[in-house]
Amino acid sequence: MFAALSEKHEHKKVLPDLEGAENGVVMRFAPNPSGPLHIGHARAAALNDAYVKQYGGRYNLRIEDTDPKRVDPEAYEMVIEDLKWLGLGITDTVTQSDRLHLYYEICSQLIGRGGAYVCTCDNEQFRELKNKKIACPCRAQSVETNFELWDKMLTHGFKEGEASVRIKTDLNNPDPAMRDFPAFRILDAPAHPKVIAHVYPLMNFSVVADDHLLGVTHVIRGKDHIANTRRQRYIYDHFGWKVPVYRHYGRMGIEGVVLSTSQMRLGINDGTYTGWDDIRLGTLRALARRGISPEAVRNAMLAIGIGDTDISFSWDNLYAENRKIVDPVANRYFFVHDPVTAQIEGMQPHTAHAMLHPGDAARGTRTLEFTGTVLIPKSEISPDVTMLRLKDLFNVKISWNGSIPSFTYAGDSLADARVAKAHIVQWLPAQDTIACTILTPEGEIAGACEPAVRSELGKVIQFERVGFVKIDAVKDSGVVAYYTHK
RNA sequence: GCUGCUAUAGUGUAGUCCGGCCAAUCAUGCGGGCCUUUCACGCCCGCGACUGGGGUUCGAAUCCCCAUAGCAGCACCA
Repeated sequence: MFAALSEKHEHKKVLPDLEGAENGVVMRFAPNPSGPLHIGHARAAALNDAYVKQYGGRYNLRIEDTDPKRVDPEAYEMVIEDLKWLGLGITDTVTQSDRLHLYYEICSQLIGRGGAYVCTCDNEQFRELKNKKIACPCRAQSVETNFELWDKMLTHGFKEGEASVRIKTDLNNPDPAMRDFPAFRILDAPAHPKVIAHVYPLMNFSVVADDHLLGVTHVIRGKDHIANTRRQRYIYDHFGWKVPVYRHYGRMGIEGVVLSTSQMRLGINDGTYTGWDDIRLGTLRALARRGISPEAVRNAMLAIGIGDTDISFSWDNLYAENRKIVDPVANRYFFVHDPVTAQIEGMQPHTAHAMLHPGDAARGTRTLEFTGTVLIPKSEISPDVTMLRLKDLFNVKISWNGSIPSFTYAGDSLADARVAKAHIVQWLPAQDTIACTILTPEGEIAGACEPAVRSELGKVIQFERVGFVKIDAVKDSGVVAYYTHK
């Protein structure tokens, strides 16, 4: 009977089967080290991870840094940190700039097979020919000539733009993007931060080389790569290599945060954003700072799945996942927004106890000393309010002399408060509070909270009736909290 | 424009391959209620969708065609 009940709760979202995965998989996550990871990356990272966990196998992290223009030296570490935070089962890590020699070697093999040629055409000129489905003169060169030119490329006999390696495809392919696409180019500047080189593979080449070398069996990536998959197939065909199974998921629209690396960098440099973890950004570190748990991110991404339709990312759904994780563990505290001092007549000082968590008495209580004067939220006091219940304390009667309220003890009975439909409000002993600022995407909420909140630095707590927040900083002047969600 | 892909409630998702068991699943959201010294959590009830039009068929969310819409790619970026 209980088994049946609990089964219902163990309903896990199962991803669709991958063809040919029965005996395990080798997958990869292949980011560009141009900045920290954001929610968009999380989808690819989490989906591939989930399949590796589902079928067993290896999970490669492959840093794709073959374009020195798009490499931020600091990003290598940020990517690793972000992935570690996300909690993925990465088993192997490779960096493409360490492997240039492998790509050169494979390129030589491909030239030897007649599958690629060195093209010395002007870029514009080639494009024109390509669009007319006409082979450029270089295409007909002998293998020997190609080897000579390739050697000249590697020994820096060509300057940037003077030569490239192209893959022989099908000039009659209806999609011009498929026709003899480039595989290597020469770049004289900027210098690569990790390696001295001037001949760099293009993504479509290095990806195939690495997927083959690493034994990648399944690839899950965004549909912006569909055309690349088609291009890459030509290389597999030239070698007769086994092609991985691909899945291309649809575009994910994400609103409300900045995702563009260049825009983020600009904003950080000009002081618009405080850093890569500014909560207005969509980076994983920003989510972490706001109190979103990595597990929630993963769950949200798995719920979205690998469908090929375009979707809009729902913050509500992410928040719901996060709430499931955070609600059972977050301690509860009082936060008084826009505090008003109220002197309460008719009651002796005494100590109030409030539970740290309503569902877990074992966690204990906080103590609040009532000495006569309390802070209550301004919004709870208006001339039509004549009674309030201070949570875990007692009832208060409010008498109005014009617009001046006065407060009197009105008994301990919770039942009375219920009958009077009195709001149950947060309060703080006036003599024992600290300032608290809650930062939300919409702005700051200033108020006060219990001093004990200081001990929750770095943790997510719940301010009762306000929402979950993460304590970001504890200073002499008070605490700073980031609003997580309701 | 060219080359492709897709179209289920506000959002995400299951079902589509192999047509009937789908007056369409689950989650989230929203509304109402119960519980509760939180407007949280939990529980209960409700709201809400097969893009449109043709066709095939006894029967279509599911197959075919057309239309419409959206998206991706069309770089010596990844």
